[in-house]
Amino acid sequence: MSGNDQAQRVAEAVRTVPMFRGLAPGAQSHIAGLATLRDFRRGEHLWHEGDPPESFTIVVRGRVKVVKEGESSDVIYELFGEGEPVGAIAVYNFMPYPAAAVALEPTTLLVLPRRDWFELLDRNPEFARAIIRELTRLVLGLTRKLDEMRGQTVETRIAQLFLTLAERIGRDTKEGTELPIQLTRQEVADLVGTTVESAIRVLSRWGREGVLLTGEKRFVIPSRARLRELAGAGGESTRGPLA
Amino acid sequence: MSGNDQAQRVAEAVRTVPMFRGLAPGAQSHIAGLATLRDFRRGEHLWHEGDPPESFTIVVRGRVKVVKEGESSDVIYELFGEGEPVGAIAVYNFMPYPAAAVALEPTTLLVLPRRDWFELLDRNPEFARAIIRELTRLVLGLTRKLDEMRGQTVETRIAQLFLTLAERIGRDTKEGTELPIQLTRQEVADLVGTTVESAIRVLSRWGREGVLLTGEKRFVIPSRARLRELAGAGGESTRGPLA
DNA sequence: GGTCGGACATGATGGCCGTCATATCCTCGG
DNA sequence: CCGAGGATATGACGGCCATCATGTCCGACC
Repeated sequence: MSGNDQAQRVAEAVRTVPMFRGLAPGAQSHIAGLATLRDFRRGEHLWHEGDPPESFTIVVRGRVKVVKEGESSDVIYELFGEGEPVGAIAVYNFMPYPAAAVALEPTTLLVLPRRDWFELLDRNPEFARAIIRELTRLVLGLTRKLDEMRGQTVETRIAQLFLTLAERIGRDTKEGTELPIQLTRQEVADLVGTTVESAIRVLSRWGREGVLLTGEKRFVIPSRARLRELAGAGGESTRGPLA
Repeated sequence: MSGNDQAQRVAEAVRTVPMFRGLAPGAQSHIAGLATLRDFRRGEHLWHEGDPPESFTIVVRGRVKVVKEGESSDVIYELFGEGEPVGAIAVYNFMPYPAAAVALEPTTLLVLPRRDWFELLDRNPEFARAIIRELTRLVLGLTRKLDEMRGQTVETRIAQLFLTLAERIGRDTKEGTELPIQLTRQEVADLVGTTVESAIRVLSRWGREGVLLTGEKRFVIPSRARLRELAGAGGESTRGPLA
């Protein structure tokens, strides 16, 4: 609980964040002097839609969903993992957060007050480039999500979701590809734009058929090729036998 | 046809682009010396998916759709109008264009070679800010589109599309709100993620009911309030009268 | 230990809409 | 002047999936 421990944790966090990794040690400790850490439990809100963004924030531990919470259903826009800045758009434009952020796991956030962040931005042009890179990633992720949500059947969309997750956070084990992420069926539904029941139907069938296994805080994909078939053959119009 | 005329047209274009408007006249004419103009007819491709981005481009006349062209159907990601940079992401990261761009109307493009553009970026930090602003606009537009595509009925989504268009490019006339944009039913379908037939069914019914009129290269919305009703009441569970 | 809430699961039903087929109108080119 | 192609339009049919209902399991909390 000593301030020293805290300071060391912050310094450690700053060192490991990709965005700051290339900086000189002096610059790093300067940033560490301005930043703080905040911890969240699973399910806890980092912020709500409409909140004013007081700080620039980076995920240093855990995972976060950015979610538009509707009265009857939610939409998950994007998932953020370790090392990624979250909510960058709102902070930069000083606009109310357009969506809420919720911790999917026990999560630690590196928090840099808005004012300090803008001073750093002025002094280090490469930070602007980091922001542009981050926004690029966002745009590409969203366009891919648009592709996925269109037309296709629910099964296809869920297959594509897990293939994407496999690429981003999958680890190969002897059972197959392991996804160390905790997602409820509701969250899977929100990610592909369907209802809980439909998500459940697909996932429980896949469990029986051995396509995708749900475990404690993880999923396992025995055969990615199998998933890829399901992802490809979705709503494709029964193309004539000769077409 | 004289080079002088060309040079004057370019200079004029540079002056009118929002991004360059704040610059000193000297800087503007410097840019004008590096840039060129290219004209496109309706339906012509500005580029195809996968092309390498050789230049930074801004729409100075007309309108452009950015579209993912699938074998069986297309998805329109975004529309770009006068003054807006198009394809900024691909140029900045020097990645192949992730989608094609097609002129919706006779269109003129201000073209700045990649190399020159990056030199300008290095010298003018405010250009980086302009890019960030543009990407922010993109992200917000895409998230809104995700909202719209989810769940709702086709009629609801088309209503939301035209409300959005009304905000962005609508002009009030005595007949109602006029949208000076030429869109085929196919393009409307691609914008909201449905089929031509469904789009036609909705639009022709709206024509009969006087909700939205299709004219020569334009649409007319007699009553926006009427459209707003249709946009709100889509798949929504009966929201109480007081909510 | 009992209760309450949340996550997971499964069946029945109805409607939206994607697909296919057909028809009209208009433009363009030979 | 006629045929081809494209945009618009309308009807029939069928399947996916949202909705509603019901039930089980399990951990949390008193």
